[in-house]
Amino acid sequence: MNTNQRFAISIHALTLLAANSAPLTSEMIAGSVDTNPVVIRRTMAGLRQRGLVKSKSGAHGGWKLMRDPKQILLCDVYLSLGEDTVLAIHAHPNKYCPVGGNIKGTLQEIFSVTQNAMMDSLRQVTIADVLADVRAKGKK
Amino acid sequence: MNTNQRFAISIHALTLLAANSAPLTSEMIAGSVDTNPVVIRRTMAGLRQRGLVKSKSGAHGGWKLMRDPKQILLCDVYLSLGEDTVLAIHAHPNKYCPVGGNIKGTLQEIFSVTQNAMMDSLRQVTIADVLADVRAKGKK
DNA sequence: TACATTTGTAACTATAATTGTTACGAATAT
DNA sequence: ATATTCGTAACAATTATAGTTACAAATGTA
Repeated sequence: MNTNQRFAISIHALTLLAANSAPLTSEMIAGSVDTNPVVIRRTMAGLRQRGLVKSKSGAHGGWKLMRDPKQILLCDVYLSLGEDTVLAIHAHPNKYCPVGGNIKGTLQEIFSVTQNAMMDSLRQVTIADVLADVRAKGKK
Repeated sequence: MNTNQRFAISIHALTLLAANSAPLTSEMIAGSVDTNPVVIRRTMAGLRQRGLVKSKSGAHGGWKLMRDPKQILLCDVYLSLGEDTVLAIHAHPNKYCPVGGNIKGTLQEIFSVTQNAMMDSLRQVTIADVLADVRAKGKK
C-alpha cells in the first residue's frame, strides 16, 4: 500500500482551519490528524509556499488560511505538495531494444494525460465542500 | 518519489508480447525492462490471473498474450495489479474531533471519484496504441 | 526585560513498500 | 535423461515516508 498521506493530511488540516477563525497550532492540528506536530509543520510548509496558509511563531501563533475556503481547490492543495506523477516509470529500460528504447517517452505522455484527468477531478472540489460534507456526516 | 513501477513494467511487458508472436521468457522481458526475471514473473502473475496472458513452463516456454492487443485496455492492466487507490488516507484521525471524526468518509468519497477519473483516462488507451506509439518514436 | 509559547528546520530513527536475489521444486519440450 | 523455464518462498537491499528529538528564532505578555 501507498504510505504517502501528505495529501490527506493537508486536506484535513485546511478543513480544520476553515472551521476555525482563530489560528490553530501545529500541536492542535496534529492532535486531530493523530501525528507529530513536526509532520504537520513539514506538510504545511508547502501550503504556505503556495500562499494557501500563513504561520506565525510565538505565543498565540499558529496557522491561518490565506483564502476563502471556497477558493481553495483540491488540485491547488495537491500541487502544493510538489509530488511527482502518481504513476511511476521504471528507470532504465534497455535502450537497444526497439520497445525498451522508446517506451519511456510513450509512458510519459500517457501518464501525463492520466495525471491531468486526476487534477481535473480534484479541481471540482473545494475545502469549503469538504467542510460542508464533514459537517453533514457529523449530523447523521 | 513513488517507487512502484509495476504498472509501467506491466505495460512494457505486454507491449513486448504484442510485438512478438513467439512466446517470450521472463529473462528476455527482464532484459528489456532491466530487472530480475523473478520481478517479471511476479508482476505477470496478476496479468495471468486476469486472463491477459498465459505462461508455459519448460523448454520453449514463456509468456504469450491471450487477447488481441487492441482489446487490452490500460485500465485492465492497472486493475490486474490489485493496487489500492493512488491517494491514501491517514489511518487514525481523532474520532472525538468534529473534523477528524468524519473526514475519512469524506476523503474516501472524493478519492474514489478521482480514482475513477484516472481509470476513465486509462480506458482510452490500448496495448496496440502503446506499441504503435513506440514504433512511431522508433522511426524518428 | 524576562518568560512562555510557537514555528522552522536539521538530524536522526523507525516503519513499511518495493525491488532485487537466491534457491529449488514442478512442468515441459526434445 | 536433460536442458529449459515457470512458480514461489525466503530473505536482503533500497527507498520513501513518518515519527522523534533538539534547539534556534520569533513573538506576545507580564
